[in-house]
Amino acid sequence: MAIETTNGGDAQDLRGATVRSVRRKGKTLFIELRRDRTGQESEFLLWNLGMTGQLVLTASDEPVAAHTHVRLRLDDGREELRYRDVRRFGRIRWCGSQESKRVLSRLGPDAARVKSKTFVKLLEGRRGAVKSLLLNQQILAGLGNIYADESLFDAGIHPLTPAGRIPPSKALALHRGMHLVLRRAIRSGGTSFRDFVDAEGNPGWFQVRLRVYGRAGQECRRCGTLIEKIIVGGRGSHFCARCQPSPLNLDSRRTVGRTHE
DNA sequence: CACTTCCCCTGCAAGC
DNA sequence: TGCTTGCAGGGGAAGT
Repeated sequence: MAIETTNGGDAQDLRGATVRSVRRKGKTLFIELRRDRTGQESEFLLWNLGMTGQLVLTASDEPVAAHTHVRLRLDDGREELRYRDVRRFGRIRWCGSQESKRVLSRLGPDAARVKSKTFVKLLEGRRGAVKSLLLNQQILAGLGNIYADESLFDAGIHPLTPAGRIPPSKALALHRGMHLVLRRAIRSGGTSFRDFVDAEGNPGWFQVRLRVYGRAGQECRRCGTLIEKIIVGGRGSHFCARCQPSPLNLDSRRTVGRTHE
């Protein structure tokens, strides 16, 4: 995997750099590096793991697993940080603080930290499907497809609902559901994905009990209705038509009601 | 500007 | 059994 650079350097230039901080916003990892030389500005590694990316701290004499694209030797060389990414959707950008700030500023508020008031405002005036909005990292950073579906189920919102049409009470429920889903996932080991491992190489629990994601054709755990799957914004979207009534159904129900009068 | 669609890549599962 | 085909997802570019 090539490291994208905006400072004209090559990988050798990382030698001797010190890691000053490691931060995260949404799905982007910001690793701040500083040279020994005084007066030098910080450089950054902006790291996106994509779907299958794994950053694992490993003893240097461990055999290198297939699909390992980057190895960063640390300190005395007995350990290294290895980046493995089977599907190669991950991206590393090596840049200066200016560029780092630009990338940071283009991300929406972090899904796990955003306050309810801010979140409700994000939805206002948006005409697109709420599912697409939840996945748009420039609006809200950190949610992927699985947790977007799970959050919408928790709040009882259909994925195609225009975001701006969601009443504040429902928006608050979505905010609550999103935090619940994220907390639950993190607590149970990070993910529901099959080959996930954390930085120490421990496998993810895979025990997150998904309510709708990947359960098309199976019974809703809440009401027994069969879970449906549609495509929204190019992403598979799973929902329970009864627990998450479609805005279109609401309209037709109203029409039916009128017809009956 | 807001929003959607396409594409990258590989492993897995379903279908013939 | 073995091959082919389709699908999945994050995010950036390109399109509407």
